[in-house]
Amino acid sequence: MCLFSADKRVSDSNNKYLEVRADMSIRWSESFIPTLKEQPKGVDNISHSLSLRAGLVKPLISGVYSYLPLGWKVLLNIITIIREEMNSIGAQEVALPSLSPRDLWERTGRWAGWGDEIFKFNDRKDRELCLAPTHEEIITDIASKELHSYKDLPQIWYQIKTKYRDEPRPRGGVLRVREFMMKDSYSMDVDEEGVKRSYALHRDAYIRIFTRCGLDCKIVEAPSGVMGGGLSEEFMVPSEGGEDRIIVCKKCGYQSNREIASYKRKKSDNASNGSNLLTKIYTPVEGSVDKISEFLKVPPSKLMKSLLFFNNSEPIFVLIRGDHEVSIEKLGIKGLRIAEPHEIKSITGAEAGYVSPIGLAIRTIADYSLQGEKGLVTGANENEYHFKDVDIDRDLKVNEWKDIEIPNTGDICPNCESPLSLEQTIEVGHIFQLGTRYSIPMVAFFLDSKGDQKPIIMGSYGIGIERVMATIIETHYDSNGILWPSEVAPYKVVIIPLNIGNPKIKEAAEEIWENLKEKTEVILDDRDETAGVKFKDAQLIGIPWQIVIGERSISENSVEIKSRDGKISTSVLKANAVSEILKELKVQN
RNA sequence: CGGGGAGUAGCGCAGCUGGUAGCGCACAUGGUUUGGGACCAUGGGGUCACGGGUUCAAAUCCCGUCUCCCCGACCA
Repeated sequence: MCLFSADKRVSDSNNKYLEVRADMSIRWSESFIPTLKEQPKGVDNISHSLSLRAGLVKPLISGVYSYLPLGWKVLLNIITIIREEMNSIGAQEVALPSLSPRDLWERTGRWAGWGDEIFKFNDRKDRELCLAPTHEEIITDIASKELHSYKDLPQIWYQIKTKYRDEPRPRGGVLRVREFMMKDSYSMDVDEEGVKRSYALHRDAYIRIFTRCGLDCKIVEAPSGVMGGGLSEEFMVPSEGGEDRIIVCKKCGYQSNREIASYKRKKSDNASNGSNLLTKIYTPVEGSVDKISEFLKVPPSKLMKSLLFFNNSEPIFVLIRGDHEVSIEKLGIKGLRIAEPHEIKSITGAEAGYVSPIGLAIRTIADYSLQGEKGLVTGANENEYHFKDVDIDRDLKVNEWKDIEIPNTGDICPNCESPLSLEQTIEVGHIFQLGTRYSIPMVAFFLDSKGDQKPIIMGSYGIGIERVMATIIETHYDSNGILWPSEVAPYKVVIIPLNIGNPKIKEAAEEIWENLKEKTEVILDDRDETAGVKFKDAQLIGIPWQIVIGERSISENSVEIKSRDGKISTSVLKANAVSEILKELKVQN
């Protein structure tokens, strides 16, 4: 038969396996789009629910999904956008392996740094391997072996590759998973100025990528965490399905990752705190801020939270106001860890909740919010006892004052002094200036024009592909289903003959289909289903445009053109349907 | 890792005071329908998560294990 012939197709649809398809259009009756009428159980997240109901994905195990035809088409559309924009800044696509040896990760200290989040196993020769959670080490290894001269730089390499991370808790469907695709790119420059240029190129490309995907991003300064290095920004999309929170000032536009956001401290309003002496009081309740505050009728802001940390073997007390949380990022001490319960007990004599540096000679770091405070309550280093009327200048020695608190809603903007608010967001992209974080330990050096040996200055830049898809759903849906932005939609148009049993309707649908399928991606709903089923499915899978052919309209030789968002619904002559829909598609792009 | 919930047909669920495994949707066949998840008839489909125990008898009671979902996780 013509299985390998260049003929485009055999038109008899009974021979569908013999057709050689040159376009991406399809008949619904031949497609695999397993839609779900009912809400899947145990799913409360919008994008999770809709990606299952629209037949985009299928779960295999916790945090691992198969992508079905429709979902894969969307992901490919997102990938195409990313490729175009990455190529446009001169980035070159590569494909790096997922398998990598332990020693590569040991050189940068990230074998331990990633901890249990890295999938590790041994090969048949008992060599220790892992599935790469990211690719800085592998890229830097190549750079160290191949880039020797300033003439070889700069370079930008990128790939779209599956990453493996054994997340402690996968959640939200495809929002946080253990196996996922990432567009990751890496820049290699000769100096700071170079990395800034590469970073700016990426920043602009990311703005274009997310705009084309229909996402409205906020770019916030971010902590660099396990990646290490210097300046870094996150691309955050406001959404209730998100698990990250950012601080924003609605007045002046200040915005930041919550962990490193700053805010203006104000004195606590406590007029009556005089010069009362430090007093020990009996507090027979659980030592949490809420419980102590309730028991003593003291607002949480007058409680001094004392947290014991260890920097290697040195204990450090960290003091913050009771109504705030400490930011490990802001503390900025490498290798800092919270003390174990037995360490707290042996150093202070009491359990967590009843401790403080008062009377102990331990290095103490306090947040600016506590400066000059009197009348505070804190632990007395004895179980079920607290001190009240603590005067921080009188009763203890603070070695260092620092900005170490995480702001809350209502705290004051550091720029314009308006109230700040928290916004729930999804992180879809993250860009880093890495500096020499990887090039020095991995000996990626080059010779500059004077013959001096210098480390390559690097940057790395990521986008979560599936997360972009899920975020688009989170921000583009209604009660009937998904509303895909045109460029990522799996099909641009769905043709809906309402009654396939009516020959006139069927013929009209086939005619439009034949004329349209070479020009855009279109799906013909030729199933023998009732109108309700077809409308519901078309809306659920979110195709931006519908051409509806029913008895009413066909008797007047016309068809309806409807947009998924309900904004456009017009009747056009059947003969003009193709040109009209193409006109609408062009307007939208 | 801590807390909560759940595993019975492809999906959603009932059955749980022990006594032959059920409903709706989906699926197959025939017929009637056809502008918003149709109707009638007939039919196929199960290791009741897994392992042990109690019992004449276990989806059901007891013990253990696994898996999935949700919330929380250096915040004292």
